[in-house]
Amino acid sequence: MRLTKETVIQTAADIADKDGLGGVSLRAVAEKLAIRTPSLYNHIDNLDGLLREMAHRGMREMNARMLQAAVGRSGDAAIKAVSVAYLEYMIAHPGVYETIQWALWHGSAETAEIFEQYKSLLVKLILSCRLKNPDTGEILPLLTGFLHGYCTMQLGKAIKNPEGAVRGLEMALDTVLLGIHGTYGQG
Amino acid sequence: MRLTKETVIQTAADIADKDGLGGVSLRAVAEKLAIRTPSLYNHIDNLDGLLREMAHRGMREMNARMLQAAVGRSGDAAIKAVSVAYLEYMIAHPGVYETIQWALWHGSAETAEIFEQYKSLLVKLILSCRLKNPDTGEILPLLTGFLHGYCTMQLGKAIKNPEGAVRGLEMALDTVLLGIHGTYGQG
DNA sequence: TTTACAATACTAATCTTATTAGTTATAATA
DNA sequence: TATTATAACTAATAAGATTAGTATTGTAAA
Repeated sequence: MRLTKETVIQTAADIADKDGLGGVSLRAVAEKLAIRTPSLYNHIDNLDGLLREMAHRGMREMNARMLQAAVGRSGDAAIKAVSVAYLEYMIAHPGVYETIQWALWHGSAETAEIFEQYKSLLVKLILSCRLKNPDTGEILPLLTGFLHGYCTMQLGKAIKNPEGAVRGLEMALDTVLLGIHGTYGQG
Repeated sequence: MRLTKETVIQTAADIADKDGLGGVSLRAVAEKLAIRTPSLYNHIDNLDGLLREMAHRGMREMNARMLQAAVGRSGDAAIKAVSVAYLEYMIAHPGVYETIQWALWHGSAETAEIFEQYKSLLVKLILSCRLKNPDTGEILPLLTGFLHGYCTMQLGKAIKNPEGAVRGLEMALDTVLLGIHGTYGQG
């Protein structure tokens, strides 16, 4: 009688990072916790609920790390530091990240709220670039899209060579930011 | 005794586009075809195999449409036209696109091969930009990443407002291409 | 300290799917 | 027409999620 919801979520996250989102089943979680599958229902609503909570936990952790990375920085440097934190989280927790993407489609109002916090951080950093025409309605989707897509497509290589992947991300980001400064004006 | 593998795949694709990848089950496919579930095994290996074939079919279709969009164009204009074709396929077939992403992780050698064809097209278009330093090893991941990420994150809105989404993609792409020209040299 | 309650684990049972084995009907072909 | 391969079917098994109902135990009030 010691098991907590947090432990259940952590166990599911471990399985996801090891075997992918598809490897997460109540059966597998219960087995790892050495309890019977139905006992999990004392802690969670159902499988989808567990996955959602795992995603939320991961999103909050990502947001926290990105916030830390942004401290003391502004403009391009801040965006790059935050992006590196984003990629490093993905490398460390690919299964949780996969679950986060799943939750962006199968999520709740809470999912949307945490995602808003992420976008809100990026908006502040975009504004800190002091662009002539800081159209965050255009720049934000560009950045979030690039970040998700670039990191996702590079994840396989990134896990094998994290430093190289971080370098690659920073260079690609330099190019993207160069374009943003060109389009939206030097500050 | 008329059912063909092509019909099975098409049926699965229809379900995916309507209910998402998660909605595709042998049960659902069989029901739509008015046959019993085990009968599907006369046409496919198993569920994963069906999903993979659906993905391959979709990837080939995307490649074909992108190739058509590139005909008669070069440089930035070609990249933009191909990107629009990419987004338009996603809007028309979100479930198949979701399955394609699944297949990039759970795929076979054939999956990798079709994906190579896609990248090969983009490489040719990048080279057609006549950059001073056409480092496709850097530019290709930047472009594929941006394209996947931007379109994925905008898909919800894009389905509601396709024209607006296409415009948004083209503008974002202008910015990215501006950065690419800045970093890798005007031709 | 003892009792009552709430939390949590368990077993048993049901439902949905995927998958395999074995059988039967049929369309094409020799 | 007889043969054969194809593709449908039924029956059966296994994995998983979920629900219902029962038992146990830690906590906290009496």
